[in-house]
Amino acid sequence: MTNPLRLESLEALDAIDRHGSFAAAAAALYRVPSAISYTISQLENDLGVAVFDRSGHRAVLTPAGRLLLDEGRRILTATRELGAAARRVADNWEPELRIAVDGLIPPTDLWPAIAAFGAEHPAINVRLTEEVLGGTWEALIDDRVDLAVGVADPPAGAGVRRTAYADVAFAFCCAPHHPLAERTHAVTEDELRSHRAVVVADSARRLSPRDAGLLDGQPRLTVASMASKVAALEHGLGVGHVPRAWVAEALTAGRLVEPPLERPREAAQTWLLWRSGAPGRALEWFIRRLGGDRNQPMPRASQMRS
Amino acid sequence: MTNPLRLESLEALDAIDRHGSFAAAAAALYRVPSAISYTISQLENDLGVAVFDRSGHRAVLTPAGRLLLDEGRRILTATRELGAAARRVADNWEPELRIAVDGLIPPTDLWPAIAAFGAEHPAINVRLTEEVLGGTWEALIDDRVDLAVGVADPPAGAGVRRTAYADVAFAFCCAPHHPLAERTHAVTEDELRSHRAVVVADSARRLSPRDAGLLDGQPRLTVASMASKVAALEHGLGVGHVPRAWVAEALTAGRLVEPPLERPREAAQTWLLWRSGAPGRALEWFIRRLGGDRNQPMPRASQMRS
DNA sequence: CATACTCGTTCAAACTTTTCGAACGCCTGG
DNA sequence: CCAGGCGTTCGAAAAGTTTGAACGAGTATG
Repeated sequence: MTNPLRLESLEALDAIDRHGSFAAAAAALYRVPSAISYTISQLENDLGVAVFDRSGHRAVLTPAGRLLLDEGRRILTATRELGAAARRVADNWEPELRIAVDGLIPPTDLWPAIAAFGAEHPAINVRLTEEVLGGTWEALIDDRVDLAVGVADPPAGAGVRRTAYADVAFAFCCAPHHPLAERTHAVTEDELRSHRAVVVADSARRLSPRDAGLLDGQPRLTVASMASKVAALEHGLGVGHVPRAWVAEALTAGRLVEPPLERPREAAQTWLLWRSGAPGRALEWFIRRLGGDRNQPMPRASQMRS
Repeated sequence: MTNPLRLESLEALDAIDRHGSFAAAAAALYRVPSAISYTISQLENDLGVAVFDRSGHRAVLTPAGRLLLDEGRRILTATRELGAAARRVADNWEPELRIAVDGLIPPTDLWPAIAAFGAEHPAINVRLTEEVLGGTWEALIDDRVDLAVGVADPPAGAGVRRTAYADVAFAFCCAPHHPLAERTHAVTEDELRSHRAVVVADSARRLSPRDAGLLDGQPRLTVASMASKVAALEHGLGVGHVPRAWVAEALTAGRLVEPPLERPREAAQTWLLWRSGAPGRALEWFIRRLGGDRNQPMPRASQMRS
């Protein structure tokens, strides 16, 4: 059980290096030079190591002293940061907010909100993950994320609250050189079955995966993300429904085309989901920002202070 | 100048969590319960945050307290580790020893020494990089590494010391399906020029690169490492000289063959190199271990202690 | 080559912080 | 209901830190 290292010593070391001399450090710390001498010699005693080489006129750091200075500064900032983080937690701000974006939503949709949040709260980390279908829901109920954005058909589940998010319209796309590209009359479901469908794999780890937009018997190419699906479609590897926002640019640029469909896929209502219980303030911030005024106000958890 | 929290508070917090109660923590720290109470309430005052919820019978951590405990433990171990590291530095042990191994030497050659060192000095990091030709020398004189292993023709240079390392014998190899594979009589240099040579790129960043084992006008395939060169040879992409240790297994397994050469390449003497000046003890350890008794003993730098 | 200045150390005394021990109220389990 | 553990509070004692003055050593400056 040996902890022979005091933060005040590191603080003094830092001040000495920063201001160039024991005397200047003393002034900066509103102390008298002998107090600094005392603190440093105490550090040297605790450690059994010379921190300054006093053979010359001015004290100069030994290699061990340099290590203590450099690493000690990291410890000092970590310590200060921890104090600040504890205050934020007590104030009901999460140290980190974890958000899952469903594949239906282009992650760029969230960037403005994340940028604004970062500007307001630079110390709070945001972790953004991308999930697909059941994976988004699962990440939420497994407590791997605090907020799920853009979930289409949230299963019934206790302990989860929601508010409406965007309506996602789909485009049925293929590459310009795909056999379906030249069609002027509507494609039937039967016809569709003979063309390979590009589908996104459900990212759920635990729950039974759901498959979306898939007709029975249709050959498929399964990819890991919506971005991969768009790329696969552009390369002519198949056909499929894609949220319009993901392909708007590719459609106007002609890299993808939209064959008419007998039964076009309907737009999906998507939701913002979070676990019920006292939400942290960062979560509230995002719910308010992304969900607009549609969600009812929520009582804040009472704060503890000494 | 925010007030950093005190290590004693974190220590107390840790002891309370570890032993389950203020009283038990007090006993563990050879202190009286009221001293622990005092320390914790001081932490709460410094921070302006409740660390324990005292509404129940026994004090229980608040979320902020939990954060302080978890992150505080990291700070405590970092602090202890820093103290130990400073002692080691004062004792002339480097915190990290950086070794560059030349492409001529299979890195596995060093594993026994590194494993032995790790067993003896678990706290000292070893960083192993692989360099080629001039890159090994350059890494040493640029102070990117402390020790260079297996340099073949060290340039004249002040401030570098050396001791003999292994002699490296070369094998001239190609794949079994390569045109040269069936040769029973010696290949001349002229003949050689019509076959693509696989060469390893010099990893020097700054000094003019040297090319080794290359005949003028011979087409080449340049790869980034000796491992890539062996792989390229096995795939029949060309021919080339390889240190025998790199290909012994491939030769006996028949994945590579050795056409006879009119002028076989001579074995190269390789060296262990390090910058002169007071070497750290870890460096000395490796010089002694890898260089054997061939190097003259070296005076140790005098140590400073208070 | 003095002189004045800055540097960092030492020491006892003043001061501050931490620890102690005893007393107390609270809750739990038998 | 009682015994025993928990955590707090308080004044007193102990320990630790800061101070100011004195000192020697080195360095600029005239």
